[in-house]
Amino acid sequence: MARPRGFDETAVLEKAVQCFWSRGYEAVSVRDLAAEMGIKGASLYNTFGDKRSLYRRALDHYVAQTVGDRLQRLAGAPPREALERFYAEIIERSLNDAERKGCLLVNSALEVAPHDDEFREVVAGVLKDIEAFFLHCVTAGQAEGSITTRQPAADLARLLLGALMGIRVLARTRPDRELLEGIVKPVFFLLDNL
Amino acid sequence: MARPRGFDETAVLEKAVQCFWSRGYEAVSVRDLAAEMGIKGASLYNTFGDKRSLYRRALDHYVAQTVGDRLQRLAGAPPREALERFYAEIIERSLNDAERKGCLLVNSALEVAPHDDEFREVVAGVLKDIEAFFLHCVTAGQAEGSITTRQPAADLARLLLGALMGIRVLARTRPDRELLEGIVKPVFFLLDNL
DNA sequence: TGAGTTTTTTATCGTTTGATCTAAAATAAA
DNA sequence: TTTATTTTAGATCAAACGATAAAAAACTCA
Repeated sequence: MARPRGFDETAVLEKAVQCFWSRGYEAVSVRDLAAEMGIKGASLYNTFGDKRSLYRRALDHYVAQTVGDRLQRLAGAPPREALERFYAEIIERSLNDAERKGCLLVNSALEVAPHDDEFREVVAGVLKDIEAFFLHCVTAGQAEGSITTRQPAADLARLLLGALMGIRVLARTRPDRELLEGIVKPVFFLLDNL
Repeated sequence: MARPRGFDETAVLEKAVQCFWSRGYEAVSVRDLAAEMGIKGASLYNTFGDKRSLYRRALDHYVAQTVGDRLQRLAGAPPREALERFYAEIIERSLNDAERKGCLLVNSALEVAPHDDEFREVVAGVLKDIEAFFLHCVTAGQAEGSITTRQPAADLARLLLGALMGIRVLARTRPDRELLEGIVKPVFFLLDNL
């Protein structure tokens, strides 16, 4: 009935993710985005709306692909092992991040969320999902005896979330294995010593 | 010999700090800065150079006033108490931060440092100063028996730095006392249980 | 093939950006 | 007062910004 799209919406959205991820929201122009996505500005606006809407789409896509996927993959593993693999993945990702892009979710939490209620809710929701995953792991680990019960599960989950954010921040300025693993080691020492 | 300044350089620099702190580097224009600082654009360029140089001055000023001051104040206190007061201050600051500005150093670590070698070195240096402060506290605490020796002092210092970054990030999206104190509680539980 | 619909292309809109220039204003030393 | 020097104020620069308008192109269905 009409002319079809000349591009794959998901494919160009993933290019937009790369742009926002490596350079932030404000520092990237719509022209940069269109060029990197391989489409014209009008197609961008026609397909994704304005810059902010595109950023929202990019963040949602990133979260689903990166965060959501990780939580799903590790949800089935034994709780103590799931936590260890989670952090191992994050550290390898951070150390292999030559562009120092960090995590788009964390970047949004600092650049966009504080000034934009909609994004604040989105980011806060994802952070709560991660915290809930940690809480599930800790609770299950405590039940099976693989994680200490000397601290409340809720607080251990909060610690795990805080340490995760800390690693993500520090890695962008000091991508050093000793530093990142040095954060994780005492955390697991605490989890292990009932 | 010549016309004197019509403004106090430090006073207007502090206005610039507020601008960059609350809105970031990219989102603030030179016109915004000049208006908020109460000077004209030409005076801004004449006194501080370009936007990036002004940001550097603002960051240095913030670090000296905020981070440097805190480290100096707490350097004399008993080590275990110094750590407790450090975190108590950070949490109160984060919870009273109605604008959700967070910490300018952390903001720089994510927005500017990853793309700018000079700023990366500056930020990394300050982070290392904070880590050194933590290391000093932990080492002294271990020596006097107030902090556990079951983990290396260097790793405990890294954990303290990571948790600090985590609190600073999370507070900007979820400024919730339970969350922030929930991160700190297990950390001090670990420090206390030799 | 032709009618109808959507996408693409191209050009452009008015604003804002970082930064500079000129000239007026203000001071201290001569 | 004059002279030398600096800071102001205001205008302005080219470039880049986010976003749109109009028309050409490409497709599906009748």
